Amino acid sequence: MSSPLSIACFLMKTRSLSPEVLELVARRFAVLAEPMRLRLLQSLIDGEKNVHTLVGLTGGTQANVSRHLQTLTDAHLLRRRKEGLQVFYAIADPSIFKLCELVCGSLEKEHAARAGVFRGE
Amino acid sequence: MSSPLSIACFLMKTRSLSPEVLELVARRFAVLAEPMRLRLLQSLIDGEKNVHTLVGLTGGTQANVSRHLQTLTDAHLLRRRKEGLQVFYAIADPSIFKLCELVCGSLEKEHAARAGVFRGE
DNA sequence: TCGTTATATGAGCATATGATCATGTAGTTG
DNA sequence: CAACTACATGATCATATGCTCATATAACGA
Repeated sequence: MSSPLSIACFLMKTRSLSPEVLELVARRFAVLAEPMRLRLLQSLIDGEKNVHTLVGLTGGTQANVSRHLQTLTDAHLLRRRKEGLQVFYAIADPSIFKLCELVCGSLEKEHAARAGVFRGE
Repeated sequence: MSSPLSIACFLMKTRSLSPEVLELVARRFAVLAEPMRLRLLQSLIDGEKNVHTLVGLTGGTQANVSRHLQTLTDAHLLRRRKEGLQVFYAIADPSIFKLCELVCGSLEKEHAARAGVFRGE
């Protein structure tokens, strides 16, 4: 309750966050609220990749993948590196994986009594 | 890397999550991607409240607040308790605050060099 | 039963966002 | 310069979602 998170968290837990901050937080969640973008983030876990590779890994069209990469980059979740003809994208904010872990854990608990969708059953 | 989170996280970090799970995760993020819903969650940090109170705290209309409460309840983030004429809502999944903290921390870092929006400056 | 209060919901409108197609742009090679 | 490759983007359509108004439902009291 002291380091980088402190101030915003303190506000979150005690007084009201300003509408502006709520907008920012909501926007961050919205960026993560698309399966294709999650898939792209997941594809980048083991290092930067160019667009062509990501198109192959995700099975999306080039245009669509490119748009989602832009959305993620605009949100500062990815960084872009141009090298000749190719553009390489990489995770810029690893904290997103903690987010996904939390969500997965929560969902897992939630669905624990039901079908084992998380185990591919 | 062993407890409730383990399986989904392992999948998240190593092999591909199934499209179904990606949908679920995306949906969870989508639920959190609305300022009004964040505001409602924030209003419920200090305990359950009825709809009327939440309408007052958030400044929304009764119809709109009711709809968002339903969305949050459907997502299992809130629980509903009816008592006479009133309905009380409460946080059902405290992990959402960890999510918000992570996002706030990330945004704070991101905006550190810019205006101090997090400090209300 | 009738009226009142608290909450939920159907219908409609406005806007936002994702997917696709076609084309544009930048860099490379001949 | 021309052709090619890798990526980005304008235009369009379809869908999803939020907001509002009006009304429905449910529980309570007179």
